[in-house]
Amino acid sequence: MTKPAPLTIKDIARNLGVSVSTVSRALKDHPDISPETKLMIKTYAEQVNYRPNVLALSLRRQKSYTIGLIIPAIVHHYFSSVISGMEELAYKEGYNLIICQSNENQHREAINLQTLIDHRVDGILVSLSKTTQTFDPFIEAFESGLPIVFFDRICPDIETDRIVTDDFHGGRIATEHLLKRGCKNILHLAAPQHLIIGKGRYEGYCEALKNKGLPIKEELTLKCDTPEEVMALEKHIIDLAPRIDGVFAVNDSTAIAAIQVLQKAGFRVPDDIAVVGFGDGPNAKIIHPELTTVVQKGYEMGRASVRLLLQRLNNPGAAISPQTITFKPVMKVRESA
Amino acid sequence: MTKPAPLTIKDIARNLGVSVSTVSRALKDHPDISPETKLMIKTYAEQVNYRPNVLALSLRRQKSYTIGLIIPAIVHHYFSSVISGMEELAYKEGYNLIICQSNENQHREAINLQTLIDHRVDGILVSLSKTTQTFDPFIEAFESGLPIVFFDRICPDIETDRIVTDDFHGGRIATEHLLKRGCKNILHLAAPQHLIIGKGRYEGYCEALKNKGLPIKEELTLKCDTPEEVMALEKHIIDLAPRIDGVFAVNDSTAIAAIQVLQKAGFRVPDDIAVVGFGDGPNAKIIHPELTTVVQKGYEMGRASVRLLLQRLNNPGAAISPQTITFKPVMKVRESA
DNA sequence: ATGAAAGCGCTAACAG
DNA sequence: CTGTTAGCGCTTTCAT
Repeated sequence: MTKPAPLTIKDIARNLGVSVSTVSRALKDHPDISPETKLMIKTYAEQVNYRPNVLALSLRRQKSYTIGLIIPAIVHHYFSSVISGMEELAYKEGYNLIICQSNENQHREAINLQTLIDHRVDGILVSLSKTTQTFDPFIEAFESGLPIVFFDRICPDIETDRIVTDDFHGGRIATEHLLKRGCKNILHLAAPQHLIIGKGRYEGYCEALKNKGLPIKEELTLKCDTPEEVMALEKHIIDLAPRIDGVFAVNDSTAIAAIQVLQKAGFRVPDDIAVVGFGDGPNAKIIHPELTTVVQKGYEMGRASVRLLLQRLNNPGAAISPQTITFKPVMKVRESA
Repeated sequence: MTKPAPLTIKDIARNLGVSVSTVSRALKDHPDISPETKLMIKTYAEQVNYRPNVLALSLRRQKSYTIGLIIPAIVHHYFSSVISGMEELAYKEGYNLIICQSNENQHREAINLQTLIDHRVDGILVSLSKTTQTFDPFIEAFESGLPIVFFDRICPDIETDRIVTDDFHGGRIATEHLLKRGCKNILHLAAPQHLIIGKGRYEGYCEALKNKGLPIKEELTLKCDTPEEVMALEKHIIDLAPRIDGVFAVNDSTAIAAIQVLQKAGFRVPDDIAVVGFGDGPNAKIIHPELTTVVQKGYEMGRASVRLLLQRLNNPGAAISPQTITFKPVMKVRESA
């Protein structure tokens, strides 16, 4: 029941009476090896189910064929879709994924980064934690040559590859949709403004109002981006409710929590107050009324992140200039607005 | 911009004019090294930000401090909670997680397993894909000494550590809850019966009926365990609806889809037909009426899986007999039943 | 066409 | 107290 040492190239060599180098070469079809020995070695390796030790290979090649991922939380539909897309493509390309959760904690995130570096990952994918305000560890890693692609919650201070949603556009079309319905007083439930995505969506919201000639009332933007915060701000939101006719929430779960709070207080959605979210996860179709929302393509963004990273890994030293791929979101109109 | 070789123990040795072994020992506080050299080496290492190469360590120690995970799909709240719990504990114990998705595909699952073995993971955590009917690769790996813990969708043919929900009990309390409400004709939306969890929940359902002296009508059990299947069976379910007064679905999303289908057809939930789910993810609180369901603790099960695995990894060769940890689920009564 | 030997970064038995 | 050496599993010159 103790794990027996898996057999190595050396074992094969000994058992077959050849040298290790011959085995190594035969296994990778090196032209120098005679067809007969090749056949012999290959069939034997097959028969004993030989498997190369990836660790040794990585050490030797100075390349691990693994990609590191730092993500704020796995248990969010958006993020889990992203991971799913990443895993899928990475797998197809012969890479593996080491996943670390920052839990929205800057310190933890820095440790995650170090862990991945220690594991000599070939590159990393990261979406920044909400609390991250200083980027030194990432800057350092990047400058020392580690390929990094940021996705969704990117780092403005580093010129890396990036995969983003056009949050400005998203915030804008969401707000415009509300405006087109006739809304005049739109509450924005916003993410922290040091997050690029929070800022982008907020500014899109402002832009739409401005274009329509409407004032941007400061009291109509609340820092509130989780269902928990909605609950915490419930009273405040209800107080505001009589004076508003629309809500644009920075994500679906916040939008849904807002709908529930409003409904409980007797407001009708969308008749009294229309609500639009951001994300379009499965929850959007479960809430009643079904949620009108901005579609964010997690799975595709995950794939794109890996694609961008692989492009660099497969062309080492190619000095490709940093790319940003922007996903232009569209509205999914359902019932809530 | 090309990645410079990270510096090694050898570099330090050269720069400091000592031997590599001295550096190695100093860094790990070996008693043999004089305090002065220790200090010198440590401060220098600190200063140049030396980081040991985990790959080399793994190769040397024949231990990788990484755990492999094979999971049917990341994008399911239950599974992502499990992953989250696993990652959390593994991280705390100095292990990393390599995650593979089987996508409910037996072939892919076998390849995942091989990949993880190739990476010399210290142990693996797996929840079987729905399509898996033969367990040979797992049996082989297990017999060759690889520590495996199955969770949720376990393998009946291998005597490993297991983390499970008491599905029989879950199915039973769900059904009993319906019975207590006065339901007499309960439709069961079931998972495939070759899945232990599907069978357990079904048998719990039967047990509850039997105890109550009610007949088990074959036509009231449908193989249907996803929202998509609910849609596919919509007509059939509607046909059945007038003759039933309760539904027990094998998971929340199926229960929710059933509620939506029933409501659309004009049936009132729970008045005409009461519905109970299984899982208790966030969706349960979004559907109206809120879902009464069986609580399944993903995060805790994830932690428990890692705990069980670590127990083995930390006591190599200890011949601990296989353990099964069963999570006894409880009802969460809300509005739908 | 094959083998010997060095080395990827690290540790540990063995020698001083 | 410190250094030399071998070796984890593999690839790759360099010989032959």
